[in-house]
Amino acid sequence: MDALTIHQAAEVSGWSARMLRYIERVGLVRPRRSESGYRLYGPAELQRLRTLRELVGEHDLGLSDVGFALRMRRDPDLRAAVEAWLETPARRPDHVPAGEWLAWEQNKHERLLGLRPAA
Amino acid sequence: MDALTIHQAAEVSGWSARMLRYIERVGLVRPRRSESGYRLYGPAELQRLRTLRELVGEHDLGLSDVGFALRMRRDPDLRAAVEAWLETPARRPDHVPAGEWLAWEQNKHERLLGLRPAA
DNA sequence: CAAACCTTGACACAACCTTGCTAAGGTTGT
DNA sequence: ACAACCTTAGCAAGGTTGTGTCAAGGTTTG
Repeated sequence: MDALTIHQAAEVSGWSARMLRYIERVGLVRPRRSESGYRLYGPAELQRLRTLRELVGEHDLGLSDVGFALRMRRDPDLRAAVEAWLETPARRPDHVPAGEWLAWEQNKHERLLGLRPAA
Repeated sequence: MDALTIHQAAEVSGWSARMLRYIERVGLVRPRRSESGYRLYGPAELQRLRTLRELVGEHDLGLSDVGFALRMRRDPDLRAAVEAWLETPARRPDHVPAGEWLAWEQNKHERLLGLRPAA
């Protein structure tokens, strides 16, 4: 039996057994299971649990933060969208002349409200 | 006055005025201020507000998720730590022989509990 | 100056996150 | 077989997020 049970892993890793189950549900550390369904924590999982503890402790993160980072890692579409938003220099649409953007905005707004015909 | 007030920006962007203040507090979109402290939303801010709306809408994100991504962007130390954790292949420390890691773990645990001398 | 804005601060509340604990039931080792 | 584990499911409770609304007070404009 080359693995620790959940309570042993808890003592060794510094998380509570409850949290180990929670961490698994969030998808951050998923131990393999025995035939009968017991969680089995190997050295790989224990290492990840310890470093996870350091990570969230030292940077004051929530598990949901790490979970979100993981989600971005798995979903490149999402990652690209977030990165795109973050590094947008945020400039006005270049087909609208500099002095007219406000009128353009308001016009668009009134169109949306149905106050002004689209043509 | 080449900018919109908060309620105008709200109507145009699709967020409520309340949320625009919240979004500012979270650090995602910070409009400049007039002499007397009024928020002034220019085209850049409006663009970011609209794309932010699309981003969270289409990918089912929370503002706190985007806030966390922003935090990672600003703090490369944090970013490196998270990335490191995410892509760790999670293997045992290589100075411990393959068959002994369990004993090594348990021994370490007992040392931590003071049940066994460090030497 | 009065109406119609804006500001910050606060109370409220639903939904979720993080944790612990308990209960009912299966597994394992002596 | 019996104690000591494990499993899932659930309640509970304090913290955070997201959102509205309302109050007290400054600003802008007809």
